[in-house]
Parts: sequence; structure tokens; C-alpha cells
Amino acid sequence: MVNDNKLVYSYLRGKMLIAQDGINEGSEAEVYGWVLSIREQKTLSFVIVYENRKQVQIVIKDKKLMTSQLKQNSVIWAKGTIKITDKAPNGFEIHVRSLKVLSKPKKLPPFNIMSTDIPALDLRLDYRALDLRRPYNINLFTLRSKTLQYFREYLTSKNFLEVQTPKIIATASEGGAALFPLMYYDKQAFLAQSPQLYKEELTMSFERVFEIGPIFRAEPSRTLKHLSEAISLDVEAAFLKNDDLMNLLEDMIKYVLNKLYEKDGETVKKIKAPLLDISKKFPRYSYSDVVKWINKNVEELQEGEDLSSKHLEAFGENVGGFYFIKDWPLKLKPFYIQPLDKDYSSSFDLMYKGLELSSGGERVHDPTLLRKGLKRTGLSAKGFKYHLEVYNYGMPPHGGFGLGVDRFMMVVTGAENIREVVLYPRDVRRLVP
RNA sequence: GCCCUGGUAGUAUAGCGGCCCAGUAUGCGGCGCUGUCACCGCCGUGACCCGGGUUCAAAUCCCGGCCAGGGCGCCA
Repeated sequence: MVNDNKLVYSYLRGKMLIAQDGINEGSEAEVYGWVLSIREQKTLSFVIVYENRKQVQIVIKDKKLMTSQLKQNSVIWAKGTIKITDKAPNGFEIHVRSLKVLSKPKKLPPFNIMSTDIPALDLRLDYRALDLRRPYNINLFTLRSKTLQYFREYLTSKNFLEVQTPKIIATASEGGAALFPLMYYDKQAFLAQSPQLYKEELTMSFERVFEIGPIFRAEPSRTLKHLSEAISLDVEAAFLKNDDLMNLLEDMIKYVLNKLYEKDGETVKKIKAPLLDISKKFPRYSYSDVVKWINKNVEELQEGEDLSSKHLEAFGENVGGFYFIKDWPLKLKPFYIQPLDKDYSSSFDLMYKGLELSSGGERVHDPTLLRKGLKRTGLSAKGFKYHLEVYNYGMPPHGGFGLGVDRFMMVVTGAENIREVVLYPRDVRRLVP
């Protein structure tokens, strides 16, 4: 069969439903796919087959074709005639004359992929590849792929260059999160917690760069929104100021969501994802505004203290959607962030309700000031020797942000647990599969 | 790292000292059904996390273990 020219051609086009004369009444068609469900009746059976992430109904009238091997999760090939009918899910079905089971399940599955009783996430993650065959997940991860595609589309159109920076790094820390140590031949190395320093350096050569890649955090956080390995969309650009960066980020988010709603509305609807309101400008509050609000509405909070998740939940509920918190206290920010004055910084977080999606700001480009930043955050200049050296050769004023792609997908899909939107999540407790 | 909660057929759940050798739905096996769409109907199958204790009596109460879920903190 695979030697059949027509078939090879179709495989190359990524189509496993092969209809010689198109989807027309009476056309010959064959389909390769996975059995999702079987509804057997006395004289005929309806089988829903997944092919190429779409559902196709096949009708089997010849009882001899209903072998015991035809079960949910069987991989089959079937050939027959197309019939156009409103009674079929997508307006057509295939009346099968011949059928082969290419791969039959060896065991009963731990859960029924079509059931409305959704098994606990922990069990589903143990059998993730099977879980991902659930129609809900097929749609969810299709949206995730589209989302990344639209991010790339947007940034590329704004003349950003996509780059990849090392994930194995030597420098212990840029401060903040704990790192995963590992042996690099005979040296101590770490998994990168972010591409921060590299992307900054790259503005000197490419001016505008972005990277979509993994970041690693060895934090013992056990929450619904933290992972040990996450995907970050990092953007960095020369000459952009705090307001420019917020404009860019806001414009990008709106571009991506508009695309999703326009081009993938069906899929969005199928997973019952919320339709996010992006008609208005995202409000921009200063850190100090938020502190004032917390003091008035939640509890006493000193200016300069970090905002806890409780504070952000309360404030976010009050705002209701996307918003920025800008001009954070300098002492809460890493060494490379540009000071606004003695106490505050040119920085911002993009929030959706209580969830932090992105963090960014202007960066220091003066090497003397950068040394001061290192000192301020208790880091040694020695560890950043190579990075500091770069700043001697014409580092432009620059800024950028990092967006948590997984968290963004939580917002897009309405998932409450970040693990739902990651194929194979890594957290404190889970390293397999 | 600290705190709280929970583990009942393959899955999702009810029961919370005796009405329970554990109920329901779904799955699985069988039979019936002329077009279904989580098809339907009937029959069957299959479970109280592990170890100790309290009690006349434990799925139910207590202690320990293992596993899981959630909150706080850290962090993004």
C-alpha cells in the first residue's frame, strides 16, 4: 500500500484521508487513523476515526468487518465510498468495504478517552501520550501551536530576529531563582534560568531579537502556576523605552488573541476557552498605586515591600483582565534593570487578574552602572566578567521582557493548572514521563 | 521548607461505626435493537491504599507509613 504513488503523495501532504475525487458523493476514499468510539447496532456500526486531528465517521454495514480487534484506540485503515449526509458529524461519512487493523491495543486503557468523567490529572500525566488523544487536548495543543506561530509572525513582522542561546551556562546566577546544577565534563555548570544576559548582548549586533525556549528553575514551588521547566518568550530590543516595551507587548498580545479568535475560533469554542476582552487599552498602574489600593482595601502594606499573591489576586480581581504594574522598587528587581530614580526602576509586569504573565523593563547599558547594580544585589563582578566586557564596545540603550508561554496558555484556555497546557510538565514531584 | 485535606471496581463517585459480603454512572464481556452520535435496553464482571490499634461490631474512629490534592513561603 505504501508503495502506491497516490498514497505516498498524500502522506507528504499530511493527509491521511484520501479521496481521489474530493469529498463528493460516491467518491472512493481511504482513511488511516485511530478509533475514538464505536456505536454498534444490529445491522450497521458507526465508528469515529481520528485522522490528522480531525474526526471522520465510517459506517460498517458488513458484520464480517467488525472484528474483535476493532476497539477504541485501534489504529486502522479503511476503504470505501463517501456519502454526503447531514447525519454524519462533518457532513460526510465513509461506507466501508474493506478494513484492516494495523495496530490493536494490547491492554485495556487506564481511562476512556471519550468519557466525560475526566480522570485525575496525575493519572492522565502518567499516561500522557494517551491522554493527549482526548479531543479536548488535541484542540488545546493545536491552539498552543497556533499561539506560538502568531507570536513569531508578529515579532518577525516587527523586524525581530529569532535566536537560540545556550541552555548550559557557567555563571552561577543572575540572582533570584535557584538553578539546576550539572556536570559539564569536569566543570560545574547550570541549566539556564533565562536567556537574559545573552539576549541583551545580542541587541548590540542584531538590535531586535526574540527567543522561544525552555527556562529552568530549581524552586521548590508547589503551586498551580509554577514549573521546573517552562517555556519563555524572551524579547529584547535596542532603543526601546519602558512605554515602548509595554506598547509592544500589549500590541503583540492583542495581535495573537485576535488571530486565535479569527482563525481558530472553532477550536477555541470546542475547548470552551474564555473570550478575553482585548478591546480596551491595558491599564497601567504604578507599583505605588497598587500599594495604596492594597492599604485601602486589603491590609497594611509598606511601600517597598513585594506584592504577595494574595495582594495580586485581590487587585487583579478588581481590575478584571490584562493590566500592567510599572515602576517597581529597585530593590525588588535584578541587577540589570534600569533605575528610574534612587528607589524605583523602569520596569513593568504584565498581569492577567492575579497571574503574572510577563516581566520586563529598560536595562542598564552603562558598564559602571551595571557594576553598581551587581553590588546592589550582592553579586560579584567576577562572575560576570565576560558579560561586563561586552559593555565596553558600544552597548545600546535597550530593554525587553520575558513572557511565560505556559502561563499565557493558561489564560488563553482558562486552565486552572499550568500542567494542563504543557505536554510533559516538570515540577518538584514529576520527572517522568 | 511549613500547614491543611484526601486515598472505595479500569475510570468518576455515593456511603462516614451495625441498615454495606458496599450503591450509582461509565468501562469491560454477552445478548437484543434498521442511522447512531458519550446510541439505547437487558444480563454478567469488578473495589473499601498498606501496617498496627480501639470496639461486641470498622470502608467509616485512632496511630504510623506510602501516595495524591490544595494553601503559605520561595519564585516567574
